Amino acid sequence: MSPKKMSEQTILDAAAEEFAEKGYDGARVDAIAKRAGINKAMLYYRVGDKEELYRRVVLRGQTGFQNAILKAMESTNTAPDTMTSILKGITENAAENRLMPSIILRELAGNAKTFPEQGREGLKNFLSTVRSMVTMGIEEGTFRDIDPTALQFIVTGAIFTLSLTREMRQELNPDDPGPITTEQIIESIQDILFHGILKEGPE
Amino acid sequence: MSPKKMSEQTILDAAAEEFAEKGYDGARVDAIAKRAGINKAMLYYRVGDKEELYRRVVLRGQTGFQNAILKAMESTNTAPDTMTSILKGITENAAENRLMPSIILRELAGNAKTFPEQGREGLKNFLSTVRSMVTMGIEEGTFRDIDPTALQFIVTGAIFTLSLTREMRQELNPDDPGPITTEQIIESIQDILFHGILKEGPE
DNA sequence: CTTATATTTAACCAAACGGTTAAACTGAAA
DNA sequence: TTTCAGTTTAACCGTTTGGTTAAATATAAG
Repeated sequence: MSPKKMSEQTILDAAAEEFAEKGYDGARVDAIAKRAGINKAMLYYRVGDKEELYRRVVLRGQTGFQNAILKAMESTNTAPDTMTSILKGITENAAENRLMPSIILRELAGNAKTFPEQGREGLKNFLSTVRSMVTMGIEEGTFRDIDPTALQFIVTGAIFTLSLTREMRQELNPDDPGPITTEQIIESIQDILFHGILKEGPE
Repeated sequence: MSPKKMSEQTILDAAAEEFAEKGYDGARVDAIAKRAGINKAMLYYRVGDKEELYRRVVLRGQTGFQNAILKAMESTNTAPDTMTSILKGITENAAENRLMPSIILRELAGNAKTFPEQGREGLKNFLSTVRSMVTMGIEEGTFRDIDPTALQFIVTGAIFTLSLTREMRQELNPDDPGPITTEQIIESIQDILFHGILKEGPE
């Protein structure tokens, strides 16, 4: 070994920020280098070209989600419990790896044209997990006869959108009573999903 | 007047597609021109530079949403009815102007750094509308004591994410029973929001 | 036809882009 | 000290970028 040793994590962190803020096409390799405090050529020496840089960022983020979901599913609980731990899992992961929701939603906005195979696979996996949890809940009688696809989009849409507005929430919400943590909002989302918003129960 | 007359709508349509698919930074002015079937210089003659092009696209899309929401709010109904027509309104508008959700979510992903003032204002307005509908519902006793912020993100997140996956939904959902229309999914989302997902009613 | 005006384009420019290279630097082992 | 692999950089290259311009073309009026 030799000089200072520029950690690869630092590079991927910088790349993730740039990709999340600008998208794949909008991201500038020089900007990633600057964020990481190094020269552009270092990126190619350490990781590879722009495409490889992106692939690695997506891969790193995806495995985090993957693990969170697997952990949520491994305990053979009832569907509501699974639902709770899925929400908790992806929320915690989105907090640690807060840039993935931006990257994933950007991919969806562009019809996933620049999405690496790993990312596409991971997303399918996640959606499929939610779906099977729903059918399980319906079969075991703990869930009403709800549409799995609808719940897929409520869960992913709400959590992801919530995550990528973390820094803007107050500016966007002038009527907001004040600072509320992401965790509190997630809890409220879960409350709405479990009980609905109407005062009278299901007919 | 003179030659063929290239309609400005065609230009804005092309621009909207490019901005939705690549984001502001990723969008290429030449690509917009190509999509519109004209020369790049025409864009500058007709509309203006990249920034102005974007501003116009956002403005056009925003007024559509604005009108949809205003129409939903003007009838002095109960909160659940308002909620229904808000959902219907933005769904219909997202169908007509199907690229705005992509543009808006891309802006949120990039902390709205390239978002024109008009867009920022429109988004605030929409969130504020949802919020006041919730507080109204709680006051009139038709809603449970739910968190307005949570519902904001469920509604925007779910509808927008649903909209921008329109063309990928089948590919992302290999377990999916088959083609389901966006309208059907929206109906299911509304069902979940109104009644929750649990079989037993609210405790 | 001539004129005047509106529309469209080819060609161009400086700057920024992704990517590469040869050389310089670093630190530990021989 | 010499060696040598690992690390870092300045400088460069061809291409693409957003933006401009002068000229060409089309149309209607006089």
